[in-house]
Order: sequence, then C-alpha cells, then structure tokens
Amino acid sequence: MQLQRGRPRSFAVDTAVERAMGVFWSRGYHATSLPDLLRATKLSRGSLYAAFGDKHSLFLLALDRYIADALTRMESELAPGRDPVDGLRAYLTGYVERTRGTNGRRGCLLVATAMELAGQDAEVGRRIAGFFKAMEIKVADALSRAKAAGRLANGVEPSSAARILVCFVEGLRVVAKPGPTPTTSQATVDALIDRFIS
Amino acid sequence: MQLQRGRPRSFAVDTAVERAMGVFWSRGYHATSLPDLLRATKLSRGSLYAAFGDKHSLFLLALDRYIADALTRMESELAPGRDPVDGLRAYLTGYVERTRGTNGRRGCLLVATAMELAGQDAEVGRRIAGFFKAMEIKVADALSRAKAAGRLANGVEPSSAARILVCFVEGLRVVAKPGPTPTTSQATVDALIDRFIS
DNA sequence: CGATATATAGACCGATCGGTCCTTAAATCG
DNA sequence: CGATTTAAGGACCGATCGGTCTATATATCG
Repeated sequence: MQLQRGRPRSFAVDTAVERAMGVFWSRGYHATSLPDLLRATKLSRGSLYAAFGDKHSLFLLALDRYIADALTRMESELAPGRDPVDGLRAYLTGYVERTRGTNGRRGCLLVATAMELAGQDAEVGRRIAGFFKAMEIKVADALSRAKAAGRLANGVEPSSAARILVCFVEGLRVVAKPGPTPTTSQATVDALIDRFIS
Repeated sequence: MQLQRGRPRSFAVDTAVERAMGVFWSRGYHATSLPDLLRATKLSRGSLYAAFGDKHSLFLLALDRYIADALTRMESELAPGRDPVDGLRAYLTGYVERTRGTNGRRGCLLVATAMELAGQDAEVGRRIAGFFKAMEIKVADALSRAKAAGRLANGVEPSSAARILVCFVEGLRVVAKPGPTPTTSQATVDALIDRFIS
C-alpha cells in the first residue's frame, strides 16, 4: 500500500474481501465466476486484479478472513475466564444456530473448501488443516478446564473428546446442508453434551 | 435399451458409470471436465452423450451408484442378524479405514456433493438428504437392538445417539480431507463408542 | 453378399472462463 | 492551473467449457 496521491482508493480492501468471501461461501470456488466477484465487490476488472492479483489470491484472503472470524468467535466462547461448560454449550449451540434456515443452506466455507480444494491445493490444505488443529486445541483446553473443575463425566479424556466434538460440529454442517432439520439439532447437541458433562 | 443388431455395445453402461463416479469422486462436479470423463470411461464424446444425455445426468447416475454402494455396505455391517454392538463398531471402523492415506485424500463423494451442489441442485439435494436419513435410521435401528440387549450406557436414547453418530462420521470425512491423522482416528472412534456402549 | 446398427474420432459450435490492456473520468497534489 | 494517480468501463485475448454433428470403421444380422 503506497502513499495515496491523486484520487484515493474509493474502496476498502477489507470490505471487498468480505464481499468476495460471501460469494465464495454461497457458491464455492469453481462455481464463482469473475463477473460474480465484480458484482459483489462493486469493483471493475482492472481494480480487482490490481488489488488482488488473481482469483486464487483473492480466495485465499477470503478464506483467511473466514478462518480469523471463526477463531475470534471461538476465543470469546471458550475464553479461559469463562465457565468452561457454559463455553462449550455456547460453542455447540452456535453451530446449531448457524445451521438453521437460510444460514444452513449456505453451509460452511471451510467445510466446502476442504472438500473442494484441500486435496489438490496445498496452500488451501495447510490453512484448513491448521484451522481444524487450532479448533481442536481450543476445545481440548476448555475440556481440560472442565475436567479440572470436576465437571466431566467419568472416563472422559479431554484430547480425544475434543476430536469427537470437532468431527461432530463439522458433520453437523454437512448434514444440515441439503435440508436443515431445525428442531432436532439442538436436541442432538444436548444429547451429546449429556454424554460428556456430569 | 433397444435390441442390439449390428455391432454390439462395446462397453458396459455399469462400468462406465463406475469409472465416471471415480472421476467425480476425486475432482468434484465442477472441476470434472468432459475430457476427464472421456479418458476415464474410454468412451468417445458421441457415445457418452448417446448413452447418458449430458454431464449432469451421468453425475446423478454416479451419485446413485455411490449411494447404493454405501447403503449396501451398511446393510451388511448393521445387519439385524448380527450383534448390534459389533455391527456399530464395524460401521465406525470402516470410516476410519476409509480416511487413511490415499483414501482419506480422496474424501467422500457424498460429503463433497452435499457441500458443492445440494444447496443449488434440488435433484441432488433430495438424494443427499435421503441418504443421510436412511443412514440415520439404520444406525438408530442398530442402537435400538443394542439397547434391547442392555448394551447401551444409561440414558442413551437410540434416535438422538444415531444423529450424533451420523454427524460424527461425516465430520470425520471432512477433517480427514486436508491431511489424515491416521493413528488418532481409531482412538477417537473408540473413545466415542465408549461413551455410548456399556 | 448387402443392409443395418453401433461406436469412434474429431471437427465444430456458441458461451463462458480467467486474465490483460487501454481509454476515459475523477480526484488530489504542487 | 497542470501534473499525477487512481479507478471505472469495457474491448479484447487465448483457452476451455459442455454439447452437437458428421464422417468412417466395424460388427452382426438376413
């Protein structure tokens, strides 16, 4: 970003990335065309390529933004200062809310990208794997704090339970994609929590 | 399919569908091109279009085949005649095996299709939703038999437990996509079973 | 054999893909 | 003011997309 003499940038890079993220999120990488991105970002072809290089680079920025948002949300839900059981409940319930109605139909950019690109695109693969790992660590940490407080059911081991929860929430996003089952999801989450919390 | 006078069909429709399935499975729908399909099926353009109509129709046949295979496998794993707990273990362990090494990288056609197309393509959406429903019913049935045999942990309800297991296995396929974690998956499955079986 | 049916090979189609480039308008600087 | 910089708009590019069609070769029938 250089000194701005002459006409200043009429668009904020951040909001352009955010809008692009929305398109990739709704359609997936391959099904998103340049015209789609231009419409969403309100940029001209020239501006978009000057600012972001190419479609793939812009996608990586959008993916990074999505990941950062998800991690930020998790950090507040599972904050060390908070009651770990409340945090875990909030964390899981958040996924239920995100699979309701229109949101459910939209799915999850991370899951869609994992399935669409992670196998072929190393750059993407690293980001996705890193996210799942980070998520697992945060959940495991919350479970450890719950265990220390004597709130875990007998025989529950934080690290393996964390892996179970991570698989579960990602699976929720898959199963909810074709047709969300609004009422049952929360009950399913409650039943799951019931197996781990005493 | 009409009477075959003259040169007989030099290819079997079934094996062509199976080969096409393999390509869609590895690359996803949008990223699979006609040349990809021709190479895999060893058909000419003309033959492929004469036999299947278009790319989308061929994809639906491939998806149906994948679903039928999955249901067949489940029916043997969770057969009513078999010990339900053994069946559930075999069912879950099957997913662990399918996420190892190269297989894991390949992912799952159903999950990938759910994320890539189920939101936009009603025909596909119905198939995916139907599969998840069928799977849930089969698992719930096995859990019911386990419960009747007094093999379930206290407080476990078959129908909600089935929803949990379905989400878990589909999530396994997502998390395993970017980089399989071979050794831990079985341990994770064991830890999960441990929460439900007494 | 000749008639018929099937599949191959590949030319061909319009549309769209991602990406480059050039002109013009607008805004800020000295 | 004029010089400079930024972005918009859109023409334009080669490549590829899914899909059609026309030979041509081959096999099976009567």
